[in-house]
Amino acid sequence: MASGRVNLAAMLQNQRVPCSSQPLDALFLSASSPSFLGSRSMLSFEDVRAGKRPDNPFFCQFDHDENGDEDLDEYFHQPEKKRRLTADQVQFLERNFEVENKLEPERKVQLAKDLGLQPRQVAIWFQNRRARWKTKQLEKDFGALQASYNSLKAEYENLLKEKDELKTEVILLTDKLLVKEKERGNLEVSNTDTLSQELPQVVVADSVSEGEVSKVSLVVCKQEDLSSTKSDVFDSDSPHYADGGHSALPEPGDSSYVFEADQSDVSQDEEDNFSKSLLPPSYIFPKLEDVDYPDPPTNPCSFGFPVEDHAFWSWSY
DNA sequence: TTGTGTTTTATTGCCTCC
DNA sequence: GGAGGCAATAAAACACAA
Repeated sequence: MASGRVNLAAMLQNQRVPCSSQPLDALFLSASSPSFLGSRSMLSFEDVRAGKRPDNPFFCQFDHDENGDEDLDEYFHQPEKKRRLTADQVQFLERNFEVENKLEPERKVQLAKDLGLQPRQVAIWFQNRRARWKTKQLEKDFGALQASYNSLKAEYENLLKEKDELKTEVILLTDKLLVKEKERGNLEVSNTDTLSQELPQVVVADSVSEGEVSKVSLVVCKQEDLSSTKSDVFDSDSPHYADGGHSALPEPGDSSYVFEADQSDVSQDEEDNFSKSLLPPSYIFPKLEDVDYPDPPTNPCSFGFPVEDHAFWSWSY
């Protein structure tokens, strides 16, 4: 690129040419001055700040191994050689960078004076330093984001695991429930004759015909049996839904069908199964991923609905 | 010593702001 | 339009293993 091009201005401006208004004079004075002892004996910039600056700021251009006529001669015969800043200079610049990573013109000039560099060099140093800082910052941000991502991923996987466990538990409990219900259903079938007498008295809403009362009676619970779970809910012929099917329910069109409110998010397919099911919609298990589980019903017969919401019927003992 | 990778210094071109 | 910042890049200086 163009850096190979001879840049006369830069050469003249560059600190490798002594950094004073009179470069050559400064060089010779400094190089031959007894006070010039190389960077090892160079005044620290703390000292510089304390006012112990040498009269001529040219104290930063030669390392300890670079004084002497031979070096000077070599120096001037080199086309344009890059020279690194001394450790002290870099340290000083670093401190200033920490204070403020942008450089106002006055500050630039002052720093250049303090360091014995060209203002342009100070500006370039700050520019490069900002670039390095930005790279580091990006790496840091990347690390933080990666950590955050890993953490979220772990959390997500834990939740998935937990979900699977809950799913298994639900299936297990449902199986138990069905077995229990089946046993109970068999018992009730054998007592069919007395069943109607034992059923609680139900006041059926106007819309429910007398012939449908028996259907309703399958759905309702006896208050004293509430603690025995939802056993009264299920028909003894309810299909096992571990395979994805659902237990039977009264036909939605049937006036005894009292759970319409919860169908909003049930698909048509699910509705079809649903219509054959005795389970209320709250007990239908679509893909668990798609479900927001309602709070557990306080009353096992309410299936998530407040009992008083069902104006169709009420209990009387 | 030398080859190679990394760091540092410096340039260039483009962009934005005043 | 000039000054200054930034990204991309070159190239010297440096570090280090073989």
